Amino acid sequence: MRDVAAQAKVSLKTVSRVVNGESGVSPRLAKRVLAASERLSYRHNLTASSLRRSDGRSRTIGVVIEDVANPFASTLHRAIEDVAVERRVLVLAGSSDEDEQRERELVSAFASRRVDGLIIQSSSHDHRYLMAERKAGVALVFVDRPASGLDADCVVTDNAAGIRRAVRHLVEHGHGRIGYLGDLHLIATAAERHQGYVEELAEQKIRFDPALVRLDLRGIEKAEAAASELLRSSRPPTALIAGQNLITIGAFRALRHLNLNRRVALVGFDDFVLADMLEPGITVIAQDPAAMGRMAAGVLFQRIDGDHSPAQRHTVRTRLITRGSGEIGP
Amino acid sequence: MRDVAAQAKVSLKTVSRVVNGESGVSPRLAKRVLAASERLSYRHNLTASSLRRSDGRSRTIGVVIEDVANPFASTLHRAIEDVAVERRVLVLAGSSDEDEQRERELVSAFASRRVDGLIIQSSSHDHRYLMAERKAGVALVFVDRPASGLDADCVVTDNAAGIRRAVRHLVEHGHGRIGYLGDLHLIATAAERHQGYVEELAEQKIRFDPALVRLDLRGIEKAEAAASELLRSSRPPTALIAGQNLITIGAFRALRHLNLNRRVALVGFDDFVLADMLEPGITVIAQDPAAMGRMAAGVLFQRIDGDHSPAQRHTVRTRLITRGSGEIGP
DNA sequence: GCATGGGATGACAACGTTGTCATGTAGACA
DNA sequence: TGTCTACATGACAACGTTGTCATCCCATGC
Repeated sequence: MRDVAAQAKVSLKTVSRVVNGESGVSPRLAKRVLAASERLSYRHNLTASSLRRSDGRSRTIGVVIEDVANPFASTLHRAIEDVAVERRVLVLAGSSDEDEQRERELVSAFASRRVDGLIIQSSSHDHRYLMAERKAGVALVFVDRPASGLDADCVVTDNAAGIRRAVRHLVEHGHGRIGYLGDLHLIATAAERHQGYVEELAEQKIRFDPALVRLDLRGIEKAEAAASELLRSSRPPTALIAGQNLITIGAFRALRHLNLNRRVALVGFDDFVLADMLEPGITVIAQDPAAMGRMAAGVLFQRIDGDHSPAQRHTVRTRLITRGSGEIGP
Repeated sequence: MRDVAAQAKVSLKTVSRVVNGESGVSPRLAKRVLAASERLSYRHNLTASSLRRSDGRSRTIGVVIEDVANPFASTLHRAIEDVAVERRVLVLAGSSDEDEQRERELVSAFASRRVDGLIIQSSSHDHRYLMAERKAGVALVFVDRPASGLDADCVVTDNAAGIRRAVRHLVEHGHGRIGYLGDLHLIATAAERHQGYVEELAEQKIRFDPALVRLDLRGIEKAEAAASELLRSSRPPTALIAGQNLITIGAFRALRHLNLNRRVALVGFDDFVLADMLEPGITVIAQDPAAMGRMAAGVLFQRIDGDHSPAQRHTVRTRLITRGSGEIGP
């Protein structure tokens, strides 16, 4: 910047004014400055700028998601990015891999870079560690899973209602032995979904049978193994509910390998590409990760802009999409 | 930091030393400093630090990919992140949407934040605009698509060889009328793949028939429409090659809707989840995006660490995975 | 002609940190 | 005891920018 000022024969401050598009610079000088910065291929240093600026904004936000390569999470990420782009804000993204320690490291790394806000799909169960960041002025929004021990905005799916809908759907098709395959029970959403299953069974006056439930399944392989085992048991379920998209895929693999894909019903939580192209198509309770991401980003930027109203919980609805697998009778 | 120094009754510099783990601080003082920063919940400001530091490193890199939510691109992203994490470097990611303008904006935004390096899956055809960044000391690695007009490292798939393998595979199964569905021809990789198709046809002494080729297909819907149209023509192909994963999915949809999925052969470029669960399973030329990401990040960090050896082109092999759809006869 | 006002411009300090160098202190050795 | 060495510590400037305030210049109104 100093070099540009020298070339244009103006003061540093004038260059700063031009770079920031402030008013009060004569067109003649502005032109000279622009020409000089072009010649010297000057690039504004935003880190120095945000260090000095009174509002201290870095025009950067941090996103902590389970895995940037996971379809649900990356759709969230993309939706957040789309909102951020409009505000000329950049997104730092990191994968927590459902590891509490890793989540904290990411938050800490983001905080060191003075992000203006954080959107977190959290793996932790106690978010008090974020109070310091909050106090330091970092806006905070939880997505997919609510905060605990901390009063913060969150954007979540109505997990229990979604799974209850799945149970009802299967009951309407005559099922009484409905198996359940769930993700790590430590994950809040996984627990809510399992809870929905239990509650709706009660509502439907169906006896809860723990032998039909497998929890803590992480990834396609584990889900496939658990589903296989369940289906090969002496009294197998006539229908399965999968509590997460990779689990749905694993369950379908198991059904296929046992040649049961047209015999045993399957309803998955969370939609996925090609679900309609399998045989039969997979009936799912679809979430709307893009809507969640957009909403989370919207709320975050409102907070960054100084909205101090009480924290809110925003719930995004699920939608039942019937494609065949959920309409198989017992 | 000043407050910490005051609390611990030491100078700013001593706090700096402790924070950076420099030697030459007595354990007694270090303890006092640590205690004080804990009490005040002090957070090191990395932006100020990298501003002052002689090496100017921000411990941040930028990644420009087609779409953070695209499976290929997000796998790249994740692999890059894994390498970066080990070096305590954070990743800024952005989606270019195959838009040259957007790519430049992202690069510019990253440069303003003084990233140490950039990994770019480029949508542009002239990368001379990056010379300024390069001269400013930003390391540069191209991934998936090579640089042009600029001598820079790149990590690419052997696209032509992969498609030629697909053509040979279909010829070995008796096909002579092989259709080709390609992505935007402007994308360098798409052009290479199409080129591979043309070359291998010549090699196999099969007359090239432009009526069997559809290019510039973007996304599942367009690919599906083009495949449908091709299959319904008066002299349809007996086999299809799809030049990209979404195109493969679109082509399969078309086959399914026309009930030709067990009659017309299909080989896709780039693997995707559930390809083995379709009926028939989809034979693909698989790329290895994780390996590409790891390699690109490895090369980038070598450059950041001061490696000035000549730029290299790293080629990652493809692999033919047979699953049924490519083994259907004419 | 002179005071007044307003817009353009620049000098200077400060943001939070680290590199450089000077200073202080204690122990080793002659 | 005096000198030297080695190590611990701190004072100060500087990184690239922007906020504050002073200054300058010219037009306007009386």
